Amino acid sequence: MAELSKAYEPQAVEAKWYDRWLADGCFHADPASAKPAYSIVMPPPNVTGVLTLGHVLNNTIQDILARRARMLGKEVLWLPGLDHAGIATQTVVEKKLRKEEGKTRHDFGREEFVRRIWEWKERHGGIIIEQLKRLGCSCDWSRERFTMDADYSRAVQQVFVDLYRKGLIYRGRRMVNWDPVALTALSDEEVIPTPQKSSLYYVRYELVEEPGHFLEVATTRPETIMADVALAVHPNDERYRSLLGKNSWRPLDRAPLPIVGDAAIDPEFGTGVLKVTPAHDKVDFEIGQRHNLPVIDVLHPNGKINCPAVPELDGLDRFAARKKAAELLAERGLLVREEPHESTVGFSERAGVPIEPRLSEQWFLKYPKVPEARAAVGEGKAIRFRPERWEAVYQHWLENIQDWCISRQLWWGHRIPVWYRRLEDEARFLPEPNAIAAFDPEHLHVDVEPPEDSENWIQDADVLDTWFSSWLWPFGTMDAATRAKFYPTSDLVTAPDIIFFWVARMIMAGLEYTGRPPFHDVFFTGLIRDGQGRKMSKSLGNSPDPLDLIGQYGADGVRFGLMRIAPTGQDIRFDEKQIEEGRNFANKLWNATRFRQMHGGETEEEINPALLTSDDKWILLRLDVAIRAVTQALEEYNFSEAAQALYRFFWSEYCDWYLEASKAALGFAGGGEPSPRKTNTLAVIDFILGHTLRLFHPFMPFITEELWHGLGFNADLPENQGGKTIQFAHWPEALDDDFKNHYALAPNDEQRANAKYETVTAGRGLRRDFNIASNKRVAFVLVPANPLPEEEAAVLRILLNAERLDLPRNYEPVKGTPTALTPLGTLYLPLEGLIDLDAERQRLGKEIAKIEVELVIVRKKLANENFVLNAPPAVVTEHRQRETDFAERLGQLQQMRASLG
RNA sequence: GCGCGAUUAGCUCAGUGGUAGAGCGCUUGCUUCACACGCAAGAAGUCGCAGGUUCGAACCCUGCAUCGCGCACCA
Repeated sequence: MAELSKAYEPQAVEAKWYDRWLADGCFHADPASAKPAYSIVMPPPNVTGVLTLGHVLNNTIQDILARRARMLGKEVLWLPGLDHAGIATQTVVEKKLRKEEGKTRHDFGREEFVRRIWEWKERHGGIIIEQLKRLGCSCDWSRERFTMDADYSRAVQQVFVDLYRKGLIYRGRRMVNWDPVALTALSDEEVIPTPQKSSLYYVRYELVEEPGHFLEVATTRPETIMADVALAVHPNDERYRSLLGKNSWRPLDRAPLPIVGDAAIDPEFGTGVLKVTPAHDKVDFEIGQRHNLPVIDVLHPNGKINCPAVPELDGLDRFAARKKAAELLAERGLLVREEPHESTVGFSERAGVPIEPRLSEQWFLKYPKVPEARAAVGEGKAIRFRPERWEAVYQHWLENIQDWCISRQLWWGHRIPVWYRRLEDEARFLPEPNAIAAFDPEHLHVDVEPPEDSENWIQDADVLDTWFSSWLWPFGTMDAATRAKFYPTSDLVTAPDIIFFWVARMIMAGLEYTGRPPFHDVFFTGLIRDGQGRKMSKSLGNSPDPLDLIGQYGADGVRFGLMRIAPTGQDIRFDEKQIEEGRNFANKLWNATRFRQMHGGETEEEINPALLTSDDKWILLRLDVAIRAVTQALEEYNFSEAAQALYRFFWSEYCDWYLEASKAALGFAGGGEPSPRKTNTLAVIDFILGHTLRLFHPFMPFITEELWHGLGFNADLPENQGGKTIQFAHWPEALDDDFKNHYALAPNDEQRANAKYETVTAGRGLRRDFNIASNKRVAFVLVPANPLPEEEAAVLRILLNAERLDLPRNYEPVKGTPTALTPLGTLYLPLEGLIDLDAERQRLGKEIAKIEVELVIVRKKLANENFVLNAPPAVVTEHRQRETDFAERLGQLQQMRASLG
């Protein structure tokens, strides 16, 4: 056994073992294995990403599941990978190139720019993979996949082609969410509604038929007035009914606008008159369709005004133009007033700017297998969500599902596998949005393979939404053999904010392309927030760098600290203190093991039932409870509960009581020669440590591996069952009846030990009340209620730090000697020459008062007839017992006080 | 507007009908031969508010308040 240092030093240990695990291929998943399969695919982090606390939480949970499955004898596949993250990556590289070379992507051209991104990816991408290794993740790295891998890309395009042929993908000119910074369309899910303070402008529109008379219109967007094509009122609005069919003059660039009636208008809002701007608002577009109105687009794709007819506004940014337009209206006396207004504006998730509703030609998907996807999730169904409440969120989204805009005007991503035939009119086939006015199948080639006479065709310029590739992840990443063994996957661990983006879509894709749901259980983690409850974010700078934390506290400390506070499905307030506690716990584990090591010699000995003390039996029974609690908690995905149960068992029960008590048997009280009892105690310690290290392994893989070997637990085990690594040691089973019978473990042993520990606590209380330092060895006297075996007395001496413990049958204490009633008898702390009558009187008084209160409560309850008649008999009996105990105790205490005079 | 979640000790949170819990922090004492990243003993809560059900409510029901998150609407 190697010497262990006084404090646990994670750095060297972690690197050493991780390299060893990799070298030994411990994480490798074998599709040919006969073992039952357990599989999990990692939600692929962005290739540009760095490790955040969210990743730490998420991947620690996955690692716990994977490691426990290995210990349960399963063949485990944890499949890792990276997401190409279209917009995010393109933006990062574009920024870098602008900064370093002063060039835009257009300066490079498409092909060269994409080559540059690949170059960047090879050099800087996937840092997060190395960071996940620091965390201890037991992924099969040989299977690491990237959503832009050649075969994965092919699968993505194949799916596009297939869905097109099934008529589920179509191209259409529709209102989409346009990101004026990234210059691309977005899906509805990528738009974040955000409350904004703005102004409501009341503008006068002169009536054509009644010069000098005006209609007032309230609008938040005066800069789009030039795109107005009508005014609309509610058809039943008495105020305006007479105006229907008439016209008004558009301010700024003057033109007549029809006044139409449409039920979409809310008469309560503003003046009840809406300016209809079909090019720049979804509702307006629909109104325009209903009334056959033209569409006038006055915005460039980048959000600048495109309206040469009003030179004051032309070329201005949309927000600058808004102010300017209001000024122009005011100058012309057309602005009645401007009032503050709050409304919700959709922001681009990526660029963080308001999106622009924009009419454009895009590819859309009608989701496949929607009813089947709804039916697959729920109680008794193929897929369960945990916590269950997310099932309702999922169902609600699917119920109201809208077609998915899947084309993106980016260069980085999966190119849409569609080609347009070149015709005489080249302009019609420029792939820019809006350019393709019409196409027919004759002139369209939709296939993964380009057309043979490719010089006569032009490929669609756009790429697919990143999520259109991620939704294939659970099976797209697997070859046929792997799929046969490991698909559908067992668990999915992810955050609830991508339930629509990813989880729901994976279920639909899985059903469509494999005929099966892609996973069984979905565990949604909480979101990690800072101490003030805010989301962790780069811009707030409130997100600690997990790598710093790992460096400071060790990966095991970070993992365990986080797991202890990660409640199921609640958001988590992060506090570094919690990580510190994790580190402290690792240190405790280390030192408790060091204690064992200092008593030398591997015990080959089996535990001898005849030599077991009540303490031994107590800790074995506590271990049994801990194994059951941890196992059950993990089966219910209750990671914090499992961590808490382990923490409590190891620290509060094993270290605080058992190890201290074992010092009696180990010879601390005197002597120290080898003895059968000492050997047997070491055997119990080994049994406990052998079990706890395994229980802790999924949470704290590094330190448990180090200690497993340090204590030589690997020595007698077959290579594939813990001989080489603790990873494959069997998950501990609860102690069964045979075991309990063989070692004669009975509840009554637990009571004996507990009585002892209560007595110790009482004795320590006496010390405290009379200001006797805990390191001062003093003499106690215990008048035992029942004969007390010497070995029990020895334990009491050690735990009380007693110089002596006398056990007379009768004892006449000096008046005022501190006395405590304990389950083992009456305990005295004789203080020669230091007796303080008042102090003892006061102490007894406090104790009496406490018991009196409890007695009153119990008696009140028992006096209630309804309680006695209706409560379960066990509860009533318990109360009766309590009453008897309290009364007896009270009598004794009162007698003691009386004897003080 | 609709829905979901939260509200328990100074802090972070457990606690699904029967004597209010943990860790941190705090107080006091301890360099007791595994650990000061530690040991021991303590103090500390009318369980958000108001009703109801029940012999009994932190827990079940109703309403309200506050905070957070979705969804819808928003000229």
